[in-house]
Amino acid sequence: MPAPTLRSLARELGLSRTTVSDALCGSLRVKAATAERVRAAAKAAGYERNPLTGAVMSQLRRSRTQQFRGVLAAVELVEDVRSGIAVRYNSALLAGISERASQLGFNVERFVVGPQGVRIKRLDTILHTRGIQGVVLLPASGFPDLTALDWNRYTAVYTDYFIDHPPLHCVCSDHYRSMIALLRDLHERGYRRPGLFMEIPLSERLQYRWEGAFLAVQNAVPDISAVPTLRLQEITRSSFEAWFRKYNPDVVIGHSPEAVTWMKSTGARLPKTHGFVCLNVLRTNGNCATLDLQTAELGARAAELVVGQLLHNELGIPTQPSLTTIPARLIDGPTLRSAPRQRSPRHQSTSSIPPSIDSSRPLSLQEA
Amino acid sequence: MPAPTLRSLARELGLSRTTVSDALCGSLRVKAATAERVRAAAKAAGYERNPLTGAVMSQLRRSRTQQFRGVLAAVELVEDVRSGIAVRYNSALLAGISERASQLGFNVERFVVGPQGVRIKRLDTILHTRGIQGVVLLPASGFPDLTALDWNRYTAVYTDYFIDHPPLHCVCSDHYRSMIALLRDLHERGYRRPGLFMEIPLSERLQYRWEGAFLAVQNAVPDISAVPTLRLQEITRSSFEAWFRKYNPDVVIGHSPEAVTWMKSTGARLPKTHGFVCLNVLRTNGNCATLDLQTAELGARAAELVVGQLLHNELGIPTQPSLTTIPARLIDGPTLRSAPRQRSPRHQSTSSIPPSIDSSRPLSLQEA
DNA sequence: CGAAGAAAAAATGACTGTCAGAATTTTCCG
DNA sequence: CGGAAAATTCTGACAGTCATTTTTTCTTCG
Repeated sequence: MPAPTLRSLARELGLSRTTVSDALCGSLRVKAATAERVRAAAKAAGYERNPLTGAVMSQLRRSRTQQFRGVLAAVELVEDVRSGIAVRYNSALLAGISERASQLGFNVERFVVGPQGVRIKRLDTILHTRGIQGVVLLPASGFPDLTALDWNRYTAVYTDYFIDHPPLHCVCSDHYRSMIALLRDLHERGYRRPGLFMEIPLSERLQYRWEGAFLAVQNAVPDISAVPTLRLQEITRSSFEAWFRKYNPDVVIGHSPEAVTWMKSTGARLPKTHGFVCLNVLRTNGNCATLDLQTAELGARAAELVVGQLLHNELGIPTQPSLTTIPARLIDGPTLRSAPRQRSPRHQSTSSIPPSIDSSRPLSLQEA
Repeated sequence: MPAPTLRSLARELGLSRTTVSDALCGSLRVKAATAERVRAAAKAAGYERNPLTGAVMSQLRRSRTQQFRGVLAAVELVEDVRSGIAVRYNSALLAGISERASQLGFNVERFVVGPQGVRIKRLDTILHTRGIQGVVLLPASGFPDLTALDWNRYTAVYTDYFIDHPPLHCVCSDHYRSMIALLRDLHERGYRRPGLFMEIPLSERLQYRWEGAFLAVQNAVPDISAVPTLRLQEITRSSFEAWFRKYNPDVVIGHSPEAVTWMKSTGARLPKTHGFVCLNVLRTNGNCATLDLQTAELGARAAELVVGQLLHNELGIPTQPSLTTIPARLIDGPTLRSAPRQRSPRHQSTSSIPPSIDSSRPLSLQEA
C-alpha cells in the first residue's frame, strides 16, 4: 500500500484536497466538525504531510511571476562583543553558504540570536511561521545551547568542530591535516627547526589540533628538531622574543603576523635567514605566507549538507552526528623561501618528508 | 513578462515538457539537434530551472513507482595478502554500507580488484555495462590509484583518510577526537600517567592522529605525566616490558591486547594497579576495555553520501574533496577501574579534564 | 411561507519538473 | 516495399497551496 496522500485521503472522505489541507492546517474556513473528522482519518491512515512540497507549493502559488525558492536560515549566536576576526570569518562563511544555496535553489536569510538580536524561543516562532526548515549555525563562542528549538521541524548543521546541545552534524576546517601538510611543505623548502606559538584559549577551542599535529611530526620525523611550543594565554612581544632567541627556530608558525616585526627586531632577515607562516589568512594583509582555511568552501559544504537532508525530508537531530572537514590551502608569501626547483630522486626516497599541503602526494612520511 | 517555465518554453518550441526537460538535462533520449535547439532557446529566454521543484518532483515520481533504485558497487583493492584485522574491518564496513543502502533502495555488490580479482580497466567495463554509477571504495593498503576509471560516469566515496588518485570524498573514523575523548574519560577515572605504544607503519597510515592527540593532551594538561610513547616498527614483548618497567604508566593504550599478559607478567594487577585500553575492538575478544570505531556507522554514512550524490545526478570527481568522520565509542571492560560515582562540583571546575568520549560534555579542557 | 440576499463551507484550477511507459516517427534490411 | 527494430517524442499522473468559483446553509422580510 502506497503512502497516503492528500488526494487519497480526500477521496476516502468524499472531500476535496483543499478542504483536507485546510482542515489539517487548522484553517477557520472549514467547519469544526469536518476538521475533526479529517484529522481523525488522517491519523488513522498514517498520513504525513510532505513539508518540502508544501513549502514549494506555497511559494509557487503566492508569487506567480517572481522566481520562487526555498529559504535557509543562517543563525548567528552573539553573546557578547566579538573580535573583528570572528566577524570576518562568519561573513566569509555566510558568503559561501549563500552562493552554494543559491545554486541549489535556496535563498539564505541571516538571523542573530542573543542580546543584540532575538531570543531563541522567538527564533523558533519566526522560523516556523516562515516555513523555514533548513538551518546553518555559524560558529559561536563557548558551547551553544539550542535545545529550546523544536528540532522535529528543522534540519541543521553547525559550522565548527563540535556542538552537543543538540548534537548536530558539523562542518569545519581540518586543522590537523593542514598542519601536517604545512610541515611537509616547509620540510621540502629545507626548514628543519619549525617553531610554533599559540594562545591557550584558541588552542583549547580547537582541541589542540594545531599543536597535536605539530608535536606528532616533531616526534616522528628524525631530522626535525624539537623546538618547544610557546604556549601562553596571550602572546606578548617580550615573551615571543625571549622564546625566539632561546630556541632560534628557522621557521615560525602562529596566528599573529606581528611576529614578523618581532623576529626582525632580533636580527632575523626574512625570508633569507628565517621564515614565517600565519595560520589564518584573515589576520594578514597579504604580506606574509599564510593558510587559507577555505571558509567559503566550508560554507558551501554546510549548505549542501542541509539542503541534501531537506530534500530527503530528514528533519530532526541525527542519530549519529558526523564531522565533515576540508583542508586548508597554503598561500605563499614573501616570508618563506621557495622550495628547491628540482628534487633529486634520493631526496624523494628519504623517510622524512611531511605530507604536502596540496594533497598532490601521499600523506605518509614514507613515500609509497 | 513572467519568468519562463518548462511549459512555456515547450509551447514556444512546439515540443513537449518532457523533451525540453530531457534536453536540458543532457539525456541521450533526445536527438542532438533538438537538444541544441532547446538549449539555445532556453538561454535566449533566460530560463532557469527551479532545482527545488525538480527535486520534489523527482522524489515524488520515484517513490510512487519503483521500489528498487539501483546498485552500488563496493570495490576492494587487494594488492597482496591482507591481515585478518583488515579483512574483518572491511566486512564490517560492507555490512554497514549494505544495510543503509538497502534502506535507501539500493543493492550492494562487491567487486575485488587486483591479482585475486579483475583489473581496473575491466571493472570500468563491468560497471558501465551493468549501469552502476555509485561506488564505495573500501580501504586499500598503500595509496590506491583508480584514475583509470572513466570518472564522468561514477560518483564515489573512499572509506579511509585519504585518496588522491583521484581526489574523492572520504569517510573515516575520527581517531584524533576519539583519543582526546578517551584520555578525558581515563582522567575522570583517576588515571594520571597514561602511556601509549604504537607500531610505526600504522601510525604513519593514520598521519599520527593517535599520537598527535596523545602528545597534545600530555603537553597541555598539567596533571598528566609525560610518559614517552613506545614507538617501534613492531611491538615485541621484551621492548614492551622494558618500556613498561621503566616508565610505569598507570594506564596503557595501544593496539595489541597481548599487552595485558605482558603487564601482568611484570607484576601489574588489572584493574587494581594498572589499566589497559585496546584501540580497536576488532583485535579483542571482549576481555578488555576497547574502542569501537563504529565501522557500521561509517559504512552507512558512506552509502548515504554516494546515494545523495546519485539522486542529484552529481557524477564525477568533486571540486573540493572533503573528509567526513565519526568518533569512536568506548566499550568498558575488566581492564579499567570505574569512575568515582559522584563528581564534586569542585572536581568539575578544574582545568584538566580531557573531553569525554560520549560527547555529553564540552570538549575543551576548560569546562564552560 | 417563500424568495432574495448574505454568509459559510467546500470545490476547482493552475502551478512547478520528473519519470515510466505509450505513441509516434525514422532507420534499416531483406 | 514490408515489416521489424530503433530512435525520438509525447502523455499522464503526481505533490500541496491558495485565489477564485461554486455549492450549501442561514437569515430576513414582504
